[in-house]
Amino acid sequence: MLQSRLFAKTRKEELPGEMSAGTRLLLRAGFIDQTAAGIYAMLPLGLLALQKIEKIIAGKMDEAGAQRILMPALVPKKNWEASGRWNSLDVLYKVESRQKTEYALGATHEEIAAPLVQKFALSYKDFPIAVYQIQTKFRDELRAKSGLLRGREFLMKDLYSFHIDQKDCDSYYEKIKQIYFEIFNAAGVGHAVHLTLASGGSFSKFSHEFQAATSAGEDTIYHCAACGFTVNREIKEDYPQCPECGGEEFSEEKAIEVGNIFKLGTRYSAPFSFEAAGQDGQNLPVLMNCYGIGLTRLMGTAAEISRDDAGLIWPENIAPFFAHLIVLEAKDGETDAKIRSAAGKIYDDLQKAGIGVLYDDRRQKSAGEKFGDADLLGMPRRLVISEKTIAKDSVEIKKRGGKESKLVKIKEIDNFLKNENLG
RNA sequence: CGGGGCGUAGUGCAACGGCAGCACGAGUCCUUUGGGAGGAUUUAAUCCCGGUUCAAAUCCGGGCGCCCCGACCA
Repeated sequence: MLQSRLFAKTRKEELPGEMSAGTRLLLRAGFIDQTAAGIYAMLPLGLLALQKIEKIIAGKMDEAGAQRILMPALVPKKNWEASGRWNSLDVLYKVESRQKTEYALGATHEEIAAPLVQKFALSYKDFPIAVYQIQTKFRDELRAKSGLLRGREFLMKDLYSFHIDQKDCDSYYEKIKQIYFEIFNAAGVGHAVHLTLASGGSFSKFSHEFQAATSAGEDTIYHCAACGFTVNREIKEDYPQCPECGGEEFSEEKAIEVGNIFKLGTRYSAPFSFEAAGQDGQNLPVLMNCYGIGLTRLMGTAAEISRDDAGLIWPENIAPFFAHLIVLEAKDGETDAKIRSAAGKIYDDLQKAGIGVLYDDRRQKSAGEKFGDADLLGMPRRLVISEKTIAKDSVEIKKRGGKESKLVKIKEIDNFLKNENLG
């Protein structure tokens, strides 16, 4: 992508300090734009990062044998009434309609997923079934806050699994628990994520949350000093002792809930009389689990935990582009043309080699401004080509967040980027 | 939903009840080019409704909006 054509510009000035630091950086860097409280537009770079996250998650869901679908966002009142949530789920945006039928915008999709799968899953032979979607969710939060971390509209991956025996149900739950860690590791935030025992809310006694530790988080979690077991504050008072090892010392930390998994039992299958024929002809109750990851929240979390004073530092797998190629203008027109020509070729070659490149081809911008933008935008590698480096047929390569930079021959860039580790 | 703060050029801020100003940005021209360059010039604003007043960005009432703390959080 040519930076000269990127319509979303960066801002040099710090934003007022009342928002979370990661949110300020995403806004300054032009990744997102606020439309209203808790409602954000994804700008080109932000969308690219979000798509990288989506790709990671979808790939892992596919690996887990889940089938991707897309459920409607407009959910009829009767579905919510079947589960009793039309009145109890207070975050529902209820939609006015000219028709008699009433709707609510999807805040979660148990009420769609259960009757949908029910239509096709009639026999024990059809189970287990896992379906997932990546879709915008709508929740009328009393207080939206911290940018992408708690919005009224956000992108979520929700997976629903259906089983006819408890053992299978439990083992799939454990499988997804592991896969969630693989997802957070791939997204570059795994080091901060703690599996946390939490309340099941209206669903079940317990659930498991994936909590990313950062001071910007709105949840408080407690780590057992002896064994590391983590519980959410909401159930901490029920456990003066660690439920795992009996330890009594805990350390406290703020965290962002980036994922949550629940065993639902028959909570959402029973209201729809979702049962399946068993081997002996008797109907069996269908057990259901649900598993969520907030994609936009995960993006906000990455911005929150991976940054420095100068800007964002994107984990490689979710960076909009791996490389940020910067051309510095030379005063001599002939040299300048030579530099630009070389830069253009590098840009093309890297893309052909499958390396994403943001090319800062802007004219009339000082070196300082370009470097400042590169730090702010936070692509993993910065490549500088200038009068200085072209004289040696080289570019200067630096890792974002690292200290050293290296001169690399133009011919060797591709190889260097794929193999070399910079400090 | 309770509490607090704020609402002025595109952005960030200023202005005693009395001519709305500064910085950044953006446009044009010239000079510059390895950590956010310089000069000249131009551009552009008081959230909405009502009230008090000779006079309101400023005071009062109401509304709307944004941020923060708390409560809430499938």
